[in-house]
Amino acid sequence: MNIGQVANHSGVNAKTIRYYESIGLIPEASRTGSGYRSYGGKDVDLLRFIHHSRNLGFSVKDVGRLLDLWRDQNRASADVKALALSHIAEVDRKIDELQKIRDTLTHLSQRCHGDDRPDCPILEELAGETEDG
Amino acid sequence: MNIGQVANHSGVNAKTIRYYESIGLIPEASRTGSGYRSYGGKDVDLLRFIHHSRNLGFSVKDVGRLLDLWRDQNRASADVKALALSHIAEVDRKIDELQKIRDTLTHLSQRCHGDDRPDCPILEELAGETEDG
DNA sequence: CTTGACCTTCCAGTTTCTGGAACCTTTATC
DNA sequence: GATAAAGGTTCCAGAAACTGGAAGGTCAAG
Repeated sequence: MNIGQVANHSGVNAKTIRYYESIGLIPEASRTGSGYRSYGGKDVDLLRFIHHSRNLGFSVKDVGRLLDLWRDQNRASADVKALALSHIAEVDRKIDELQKIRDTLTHLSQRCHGDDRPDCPILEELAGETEDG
Repeated sequence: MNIGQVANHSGVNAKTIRYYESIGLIPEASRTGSGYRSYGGKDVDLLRFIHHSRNLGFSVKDVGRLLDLWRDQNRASADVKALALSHIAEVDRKIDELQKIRDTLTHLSQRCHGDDRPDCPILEELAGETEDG
């Protein structure tokens, strides 16, 4: 399989596959006589795993850790779970932050009449003294 | 005021202030004889506005737009509101995405016994066929 | 033989800063 | 006056995770 094929089957962009190879997330692909990268079914599995992991928001670094665990037949599921829980905590933190932002913005927008007059509580708030949010 | 002072009063890091100047978000500061940047109360207001806007998740580009509106005495509040609403929509989109991720991860983690045995539904899911999420 | 799709490498840009090096100015202290 | 600490200056590089584009080689079809 050429890189385009494996990209189609795995859902990972060809350019991104080369990038993953360059940073060492995936091993270097073997090459054809003319220099084209050559892939097999295992590579599709690997890239699918990566794709799913990235879709769940794991960093590339964490994906590397997950891959190590995946390949390690003697892994402890506790290690995988710890990674997942830590990621959940991070996701929760981001959600909380975004919800606070949304609540503030929604509140301000509701108080802004939004017509052709210039006065606007949103700008007033942004210009205001309050800190720490 | 030197850059350190204005940084303290505005909440924006000195390094970041120089960066904002370099990208044209704020005007170039006047200089003392020896080349130090020199600031006044208006600059503190400006940087506070920027700080608050960034804390609400507006991109630097959008902060620039908000600054333009802030300075424009003939602005229509509708323009400010439109920017805010568009940003809220983006924040909502991100929250939704993160919540989906969290739900999936939580579900998987609950099914992972998390001990020293290797079998783990999290890895199984990541290795699985399913796409599109 | 030509066309077009697909492959190669390498460099640059995106976003928003932040760290660090090398060096200069100011202020306080001895 | 000498010196040291704190704070200022510029410029370069890195972080995260790709993505776009240029310049050029390869392959299959007609």
